[in-house]
Amino acid sequence: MAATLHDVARVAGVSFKTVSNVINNHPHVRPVTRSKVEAAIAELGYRPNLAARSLRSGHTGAITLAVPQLKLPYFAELADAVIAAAEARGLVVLIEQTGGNRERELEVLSSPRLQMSDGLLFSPLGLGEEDAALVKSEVPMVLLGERIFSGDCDHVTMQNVAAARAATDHLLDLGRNRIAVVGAHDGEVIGSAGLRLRGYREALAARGIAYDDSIVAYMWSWHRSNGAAAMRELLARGVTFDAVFGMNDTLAQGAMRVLQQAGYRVPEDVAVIGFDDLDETRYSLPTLSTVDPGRVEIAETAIRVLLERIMHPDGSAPQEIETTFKVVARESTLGQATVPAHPPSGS
Amino acid sequence: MAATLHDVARVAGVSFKTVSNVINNHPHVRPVTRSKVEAAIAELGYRPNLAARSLRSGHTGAITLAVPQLKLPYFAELADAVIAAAEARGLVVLIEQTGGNRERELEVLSSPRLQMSDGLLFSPLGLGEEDAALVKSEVPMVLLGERIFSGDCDHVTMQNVAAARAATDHLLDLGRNRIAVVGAHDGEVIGSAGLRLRGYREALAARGIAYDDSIVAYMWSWHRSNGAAAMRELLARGVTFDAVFGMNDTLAQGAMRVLQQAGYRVPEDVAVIGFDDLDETRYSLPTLSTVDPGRVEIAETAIRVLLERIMHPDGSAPQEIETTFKVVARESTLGQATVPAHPPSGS
DNA sequence: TTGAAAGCGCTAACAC
DNA sequence: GTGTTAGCGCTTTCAA
Repeated sequence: MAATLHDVARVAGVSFKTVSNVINNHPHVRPVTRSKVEAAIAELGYRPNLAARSLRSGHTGAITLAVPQLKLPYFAELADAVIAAAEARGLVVLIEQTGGNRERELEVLSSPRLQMSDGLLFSPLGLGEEDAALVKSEVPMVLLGERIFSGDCDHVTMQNVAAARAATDHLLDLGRNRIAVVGAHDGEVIGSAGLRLRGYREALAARGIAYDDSIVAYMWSWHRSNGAAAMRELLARGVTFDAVFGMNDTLAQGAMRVLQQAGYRVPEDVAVIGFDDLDETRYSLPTLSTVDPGRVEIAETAIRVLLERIMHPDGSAPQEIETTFKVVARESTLGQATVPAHPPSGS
Repeated sequence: MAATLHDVARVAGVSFKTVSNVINNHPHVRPVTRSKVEAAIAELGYRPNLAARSLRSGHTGAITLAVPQLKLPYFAELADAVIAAAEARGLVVLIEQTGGNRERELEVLSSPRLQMSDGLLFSPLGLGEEDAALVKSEVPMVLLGERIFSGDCDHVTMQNVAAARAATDHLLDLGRNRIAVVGAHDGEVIGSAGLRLRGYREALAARGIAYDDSIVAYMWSWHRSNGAAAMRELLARGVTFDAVFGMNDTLAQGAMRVLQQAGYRVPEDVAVIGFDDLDETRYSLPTLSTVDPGRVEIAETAIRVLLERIMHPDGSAPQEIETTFKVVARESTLGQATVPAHPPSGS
């Protein structure tokens, strides 16, 4: 059995409250007493019991992060950033996967397991604006992402419209003005796809370029294969374009691969830009230009806001926070690295 | 304030122990009493307090998973599988990132936060065989991965040697016998790289093919860029090969991209196989042949073994468990899908 | 089949 | 400065 406060107190020859004072850095403890207690703690290898502390204090030192799936690179990197930000404040992160499924998302919101944490970082995918009223939890919550904007809780999101507009501007600045889009969601207004498409259209409009729906590829899933399929389809249709805006990096990579496979040079024939700044975009060939939507900032801000809310549940009104983004121009728009031409002469 | 057992008892007109009995499905409760209690629970929206329950029962219903970084695709997919397997048994997963750093890994092993969970799934990267004695924790632990084999705790690992041998055999069966390796670690004997290289050598030896160190690319980091760089280097050296075995999928993808960029057809000129069966291998062009090392099985087995250890801390002797693997042959070795040749005629 | 009582290890008033 | 005293909400003997 592990040592308790009482054991330490007995060994140190003080009352167990004094031990508690030492542990919690209470000011009024005589140095002599303190060191006696510390010696006893070391001797017994005492560790405070976290369950007891939670029961008493009402908080756990953990937060929950609910995301669709960790195997989707965007969410893996988001989780990575959230865990790092939480760790910096001494919090552990408990992860729930919803599969982007509406039912599971609602389930997580009312799960008793939320009690194991002091607050929730919730990134819905199945739930939408129409479900805003259902998005309530027994612990303080910060909403992430672009599915729900009208909830009455704190919300941290990226500047989808402005960032997409900047990405489009980057292509336009390079002299491309037939910019295909890969990954639009038909009829969506809010949500990543809807907002990003809006940014794209704004950029075109600002330069007096007509929007051409024939170079916009619609789809409902954002896997790499969808980007590839969409590009095959665009090529098959014989439409004209000199650039591609992938609504996320994965789509852009898929589209880029098909372009290259079909014999087009990136960026000489077709420039490609993505969205998300996933780690892998740094390593593709050519490296992928993209938009860094401020993922680390999202994580840090979300944690900060959540902690404030945990400490002051009835503090200020819910905030809507947008992170800063930046266009990351790499080889897929600016020009690519050269590759040695020696033949392997095998086979 | 949330309702407690006492509140429920008062409303139901029974003692609070009876309520506890109902909640824990104790057998001897009269149906009438049970439904009265259930009504009261529903009326008050009662949720058992998990902290109190942990304090009393000594277990938390959570487990900790410690991995290097979630932004590394392999660990993201491992975490995904672990969370899914844990969820199926009603457990939550708490994630610690070690950065693959030896100090941080030791820190996690002795972290008080481990107490928030009933057990640890530990995937070290910085610690090695020589540290086996340090790998101890206050909670039951299952070791994952190929860094440490001599610890005295349960260990779940993939069949690195056999799987690498099978991957090599797959290439040999296709008539390739100049198989370059990307990702060897110089001098490593155990560890993923060391073991997989051994499998490769065994496969060659079994067919009487001499091992040629000049087509083995060494490196210490396994990012996509390293695979690309290694392939550039191999091409620049002008060595002869007709296939590539990437020690993991990321390396293989990087190498494959450089090959294609340099004008080689995959698999016609050079066949490529990876290792890990990451999700993305299904979506590359061509799709990447690889080895499924049994990630889902690793996750499920690890959880099962950990739970056994939690329930019977002094049960049987520590087990060493290897999962089943299988070669997943895709286009990068068998032949690739065709791509429409219509020109975008842009720019 | 149900109830009473004890106590898990800790924090926080409040007294000394 | 240090000690005493109550609980936090639950599970678990044990008795009725």
